[in-house]
Amino acid sequence: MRSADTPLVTRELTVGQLAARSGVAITALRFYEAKGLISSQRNAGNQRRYPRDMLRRVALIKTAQRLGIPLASIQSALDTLPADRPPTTEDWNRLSECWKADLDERINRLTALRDQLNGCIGCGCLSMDACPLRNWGDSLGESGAGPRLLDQD
Amino acid sequence: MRSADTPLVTRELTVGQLAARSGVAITALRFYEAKGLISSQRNAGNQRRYPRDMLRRVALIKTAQRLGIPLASIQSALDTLPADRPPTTEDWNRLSECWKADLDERINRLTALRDQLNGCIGCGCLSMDACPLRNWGDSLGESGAGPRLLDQD
DNA sequence: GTAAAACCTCCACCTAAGTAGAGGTCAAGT
DNA sequence: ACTTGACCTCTACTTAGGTGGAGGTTTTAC
Repeated sequence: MRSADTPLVTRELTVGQLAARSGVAITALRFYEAKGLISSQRNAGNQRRYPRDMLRRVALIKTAQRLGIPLASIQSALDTLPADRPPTTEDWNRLSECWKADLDERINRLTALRDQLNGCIGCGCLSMDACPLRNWGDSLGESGAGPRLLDQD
Repeated sequence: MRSADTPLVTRELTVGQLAARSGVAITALRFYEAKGLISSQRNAGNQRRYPRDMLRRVALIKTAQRLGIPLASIQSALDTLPADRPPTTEDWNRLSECWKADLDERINRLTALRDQLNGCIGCGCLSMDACPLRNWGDSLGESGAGPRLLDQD
C-alpha cells in the first residue's frame, strides 16, 4: 500500500523524491547541483541518486536562504562541512552562528537607516543639500562648491 | 570663470548636468526615464532637457533606493505626487512615512528570524522535522504523513 | 510488452537594476 | 570650418535565483 514514490528497498532518493521531501523544485535541485551546492551519484541510466542525508543538506540550504544568505555564501559555508560524514549539531551550530552574525549586521544597518529616516521626517530634508539621508557618502558636490551658489535648486 | 557645465543662462539641465549634480550615472537616468520614473523634454536636436526640480526628484529616488525600496515601488510612490508643482515638504513626509513603514516591516521580519535562529542554536534543530526555522510555513509533509515513518532521515 | 510517468540535457526566458559598446548626430569652442 | 565632447538609440551583457519547454531516454506499473 506504499505510494509510488516511497519504495521500501532503495535507500537512495531520486531527484523527484528529494524534491517532494525537501519542498524544493526539481529544477532548483538541478540548479543547485550545477552551482556546486549539492552533488549526486548517477545510476546506470544516468539518473541522479542521492544519499539520504542530502535531505538534511537541502534543508540547511533552504534555511539559510530564508535567513537571506545568498547561495554563493551558503556554498562556501557548506564547503567547510566535512565531506565524509553527515553534518552534526556541532556543524549546524557553527554555521548558524555565522549566519546570525550576518543577520545581525543587516538588522543593524537597516535600523541605522530607519533612525536616519526618523530624524529626517518633518524636516523637509530632501530639499536641502545638508540632509544626512540624502547625501550619504556618495558624490554630489565633488566638482567644486563655488558655482553651485549660482544655480540653486 | 564658470565651468562649462554650469551655464548661467539656461535654467534647464542637460542629462550630463543632471548626472553630475545628482550623482546618478547618465545610463541610469535614461534607464529611469525608460521605466517612467522621470521624464524629459527634448530640444530641437532631440537631446534631453530637464527642469531644475528634476534634481529633487532624482534625489528622492536615490534616497528611497538607499532605504531598499525597489524602483517599481518608488515609481508608484512618485505617481502620487502632483504633476503640476514641485514636491513640497508635505509630499516628502507622506512618502517617507510610507517608506518608513516598509523599512519597519523589513526590520521586524529580520528580527523575528533572528530570534528564531537564536532559539535554534544549540538545539540541533535542523536534524529534526519539528524545527520551527526549518519548516516555516512551506511544503514538507503535504503529501501525507504516513509513509514518512518508513524512511526517516 | 507496452504505455505512462519520471528522468535526462540544453537552451531560452524571467526580474532588478543597471552598464558597455556600436554606430551615428549635435553642440560648443577656437 | 572643424574638432571634440556630449549626446542619441539600440542591442547585448551582467548577477542572482531560478522556471519552462523541446526533444530524447529510462523506469515503472500493469
